[in-house]
Amino acid sequence: MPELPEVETVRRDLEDYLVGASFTDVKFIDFKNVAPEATFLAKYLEKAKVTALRRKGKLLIFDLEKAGDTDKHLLIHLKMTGQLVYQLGTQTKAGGHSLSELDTKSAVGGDLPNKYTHAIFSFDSGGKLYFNDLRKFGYIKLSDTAELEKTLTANYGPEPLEKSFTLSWLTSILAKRTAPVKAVILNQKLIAGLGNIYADEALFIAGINPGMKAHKIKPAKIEALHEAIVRVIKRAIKSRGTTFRNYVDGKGNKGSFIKFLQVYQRQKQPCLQCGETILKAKVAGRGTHYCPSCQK
DNA sequence: GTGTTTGTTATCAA
DNA sequence: CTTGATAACAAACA
Repeated sequence: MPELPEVETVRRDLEDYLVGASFTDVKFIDFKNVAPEATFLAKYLEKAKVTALRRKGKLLIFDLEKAGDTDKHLLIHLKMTGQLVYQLGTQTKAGGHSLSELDTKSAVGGDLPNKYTHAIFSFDSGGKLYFNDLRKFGYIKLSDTAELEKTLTANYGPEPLEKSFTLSWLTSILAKRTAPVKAVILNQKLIAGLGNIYADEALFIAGINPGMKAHKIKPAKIEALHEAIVRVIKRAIKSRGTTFRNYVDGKGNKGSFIKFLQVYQRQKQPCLQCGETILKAKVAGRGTHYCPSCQK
């Protein structure tokens, strides 16, 4: 599940390869979540240059330039099972032979492209970027600047690592809501970037029961939660994300935060803090992991 | 065949 | 208008 730390890791990986490079060829395969229509988008991207690679929450933003037009941006959302894996160009094409096996393998994804590859972006650097998505929930969309800014302000609140994510902000969004605290911190319009894994982890660190009604949380706990969210996101970025099943970084490698997980997918195992058995329940419509003893 | 997995949006109700 | 709850989306797996 690509959440903020995973998408940021991909962004950093791809930034090195793609900024300054231009698309030479784009192919979409068995994929509907493309806008505008696939052949049109593929055509537009040809000869467009990537001038910057940004991220807001879990959304990747490729700033483009084509024939002096700097008003277009390619948005890619990985949703649940999307991957963006870059494969370096091959200068070592010995004597007309086909490419060596290594050339078409990512570190963990196996062959590229594979049956889950739905877009192949080729660049003038010789490299190729593969968009893989087992469940096809992700999307690829071309947007102009005005439309992009509109979506960003309408749908994305402050990120945990931005200055605007203050204690008073967190306090204010919790204060008036009767929904479970987990639902509030998962809401991208209120805090951008948290997903199921880091929401559960942050609530555990803060000692808050995920099902607790948001407005009932005491100031001391809100402060703990604010700190926990920042800490867990920072630590997860350092670990290059969490690979539970599908997630890989921009080079096809796994993230290593799994070794720091304290509750996520640890149901029926002892709490690392108190020894009590970790439970799993449905909160805010999501599988939710927590320690009934440490999280009140 | 059933339930589960989850990021986001649509839909509906209050 | 806001909030909250729930289903839907696609595909795989147990």
